[in-house]
Amino acid sequence: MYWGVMGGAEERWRKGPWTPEEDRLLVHHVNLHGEGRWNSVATLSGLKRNGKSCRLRWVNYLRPDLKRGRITPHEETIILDLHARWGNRWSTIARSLPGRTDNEIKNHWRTHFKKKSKVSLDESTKLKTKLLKRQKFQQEQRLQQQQLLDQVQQNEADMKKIMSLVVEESTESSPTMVVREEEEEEEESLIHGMILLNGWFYAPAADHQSSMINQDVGMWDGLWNLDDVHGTNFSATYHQAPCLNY
DNA sequence: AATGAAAGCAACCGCGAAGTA
DNA sequence: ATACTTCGCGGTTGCTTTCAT
Repeated sequence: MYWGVMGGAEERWRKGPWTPEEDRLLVHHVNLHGEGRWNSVATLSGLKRNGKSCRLRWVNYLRPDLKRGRITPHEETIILDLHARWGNRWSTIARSLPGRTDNEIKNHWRTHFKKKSKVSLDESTKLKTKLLKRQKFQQEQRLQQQQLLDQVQQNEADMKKIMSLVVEESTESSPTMVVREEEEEEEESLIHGMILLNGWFYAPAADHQSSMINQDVGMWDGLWNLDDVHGTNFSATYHQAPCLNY
């Protein structure tokens, strides 16, 4: 056991391993006042520990909901899976493992998987390349779709313009209301037809794109499945590549 | 049995985000 | 708007235990 000096003041804090008596004091304090306000723990409980140390001891060791014992194979699978998705975001990973702390998971990862991950570095590099490729492709897709949309809107506007001219001319030659109504209906359907025609016109290209997209999605299927193994809603960030941090 | 290396784990440190006066 | 405090996170350290020779 040793003593630390905090903030240059005369106030001294105990450091190093916690004694059973300190644990008892801390548990008693939390039972009485609840979690939080860790910096006031020292004054209120008589512990000679700083707030940070108290919080850490409580969160990582004394909390009653902590699960003791070794990490199970099932938990390992989850850790591996979530680490592939979020990288070293231990607290995020820990939220998916009730009773396990970020520190515990971090330690477990470092001792059990760090070496293994080095071995599979090539695999992760390949994955990264794939992700970049896909991001680029999706960006191009969005750009093309926007251009297409602009073109359709432009065509629609042009057609309306043309049709209004046609209608004006025909009105001058045969100005009966019945005929005009029929013509208006025709005009509408013609415009829609043209739009549909327009749609059909570029449909093969769009089809080609969608088939490419499908192909692409298929290509990434494994990855998305991996991302969604535990039902976490990841679809909202569909266009984002999962965080990789190797 | 002795000893050095590796693994496991608790705890500390620095930093940034969030909250508060 | 700003300065200060508190909290939480990730990285790192160092002590203890286990394993191999």
